[in-house]
Amino acid sequence: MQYWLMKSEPDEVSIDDLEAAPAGHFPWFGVRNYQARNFMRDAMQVGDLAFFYHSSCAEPGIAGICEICSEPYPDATQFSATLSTKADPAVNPYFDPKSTSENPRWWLRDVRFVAKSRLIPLTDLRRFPELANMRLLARGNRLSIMPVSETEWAFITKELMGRQ
DNA sequence: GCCAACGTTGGC
DNA sequence: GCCAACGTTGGC
Repeated sequence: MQYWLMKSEPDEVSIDDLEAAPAGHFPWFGVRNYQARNFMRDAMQVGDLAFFYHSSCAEPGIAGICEICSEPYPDATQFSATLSTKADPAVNPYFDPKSTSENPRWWLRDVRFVAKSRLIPLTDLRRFPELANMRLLARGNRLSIMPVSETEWAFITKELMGRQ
């Protein structure tokens, strides 16, 4: 059992979207970074828990918890140049011309809604010495999927999510 | 919109 | 395999 943090831009996919998804789960599409992909494809296990993090928005921070609920499979958005998106129905920003169905580059897993929390802002996370070594807080960190240690997970869920 | 930091690409 | 140029991320 491992813990993770997964970033999403809430304008595209928010914790509320996950909660409202049919059956409460959907594929974590759009990862186009090898390190993040490897975490998702190779290191995650069904049943692992992850913080759902809202990035590139007015108030970046942890918004809830989700659970890894599938084995890895190819991200369908890499294959079609014309797949529509919310932002621009004519262009698929996730298309990868170098990827083929025989040899897909980008893999994903399904995530299932577990809980929504109060939003725990990034600026708050930085205040706690218990979280000083969080990968999320490391200088220049840009990974969209990263591991969270068991002690960091426990601190955030018990000390920060516990009290509303 | 700015820009620091990082990842990727591609020429050599 | 090096590394400069370029593109992207993401907080502010």
